[in-house]
Amino acid sequence: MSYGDRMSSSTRSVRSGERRAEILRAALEVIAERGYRGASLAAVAERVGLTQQGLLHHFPTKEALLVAVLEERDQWDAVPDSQWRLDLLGSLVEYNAMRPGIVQTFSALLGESVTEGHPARAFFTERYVGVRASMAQVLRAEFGETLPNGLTPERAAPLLVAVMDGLQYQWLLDPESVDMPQAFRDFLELLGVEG
Amino acid sequence: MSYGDRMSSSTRSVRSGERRAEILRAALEVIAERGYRGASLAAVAERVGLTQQGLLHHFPTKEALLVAVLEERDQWDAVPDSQWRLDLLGSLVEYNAMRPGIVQTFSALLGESVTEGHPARAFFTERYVGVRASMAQVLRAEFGETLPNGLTPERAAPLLVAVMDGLQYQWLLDPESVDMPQAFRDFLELLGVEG
DNA sequence: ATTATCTATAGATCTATAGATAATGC
DNA sequence: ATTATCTATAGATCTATAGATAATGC
Repeated sequence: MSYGDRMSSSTRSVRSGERRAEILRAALEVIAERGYRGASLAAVAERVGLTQQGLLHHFPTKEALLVAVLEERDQWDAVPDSQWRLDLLGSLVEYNAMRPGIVQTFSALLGESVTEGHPARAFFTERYVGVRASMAQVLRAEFGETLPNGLTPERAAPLLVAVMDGLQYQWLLDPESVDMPQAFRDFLELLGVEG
Repeated sequence: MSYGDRMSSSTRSVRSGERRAEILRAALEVIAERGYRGASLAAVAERVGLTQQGLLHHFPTKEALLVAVLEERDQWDAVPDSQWRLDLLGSLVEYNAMRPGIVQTFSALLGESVTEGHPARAFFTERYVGVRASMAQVLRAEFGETLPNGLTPERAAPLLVAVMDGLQYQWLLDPESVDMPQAFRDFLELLGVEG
């Protein structure tokens, strides 16, 4: 096996797979608490009862660990592109309101990712290109070429995504004051979706 | 002068005020590039031709420097609460599209601020309480108790703020693909504002 | 043999304090 | 006298590499 190859999950032992999963869960938590730059490998390692050097056996660098977290927990990957529907989006927001940890991890990473040379920058840039395209497709399936208010699907898509992200920050900072699922449903009504 | 007092700007010399302003500008830049946690005092100091220790003469801790940046550059402070109007918001977004540096600083800080114990967390939490209230007031002045689409000002306000923030992330990551001012005008039309 | 983990450690940082020196303003 | 700045340095970190040791699986 040449340097740089990834072991396929079929050749990696079950034990090792469990360890990897434990580490990813711990990394998710630590990133939620401190961001990527603030998350130390030692803090992640400690949570799974390893030394920092022991952790580096499973993920060769800190950046490799981040990439693995991003790929495993991307909510947009969970639903095939062609199967998104507007009412599913409402459910996703409701579901997110029940898992502040993951929302916080991704919100912290999104914020950091706009800084120069951040290892998650390419991931988010590409993801948003894809998510806007998916959302445009969803809107087109629901409304055709023109939404009730006159917007094209392509112009409404970035707004839909912006509302989801923006509400998450307000909600994370002050969950008592912001009813995220309600606010998102309000936005869907603005778009002309029947409640 | 007891420990912890701030020197008023009238007792601080002009020279010193200039130095402070230089440092704040440099800090704004470095935070935009690396976030708060990633910004070192040495990097800020170098930009103004000081040593890191020299910088600490002007701001006693890294956190004090952050607080000064936040207070000086808060765009919402620039317009008195009672003077906001919907069309001013559109102009603000257009203006922001011409100053990616400041937008990037605040977007990076907002992202970091959701992590635990972040020194900007209280600032953003309180700011959003205030900004939502201002926006509700603006909407009420424009539309009264019910917007054209049936929402109350209080329920539309968090959406307005969310769209502004969310669009900024998409735009910072991929300015070619996202026409931020256009998208925001689209949203204002959704709300029922006459273009 | 391969995999998992550890100890030791290099080499960079980082923030903040202590105390000296130079410049400025009454 | 006060203000601005510097050198020296303490005391914590942090990531990553090297190499030893133990455990696992053919």
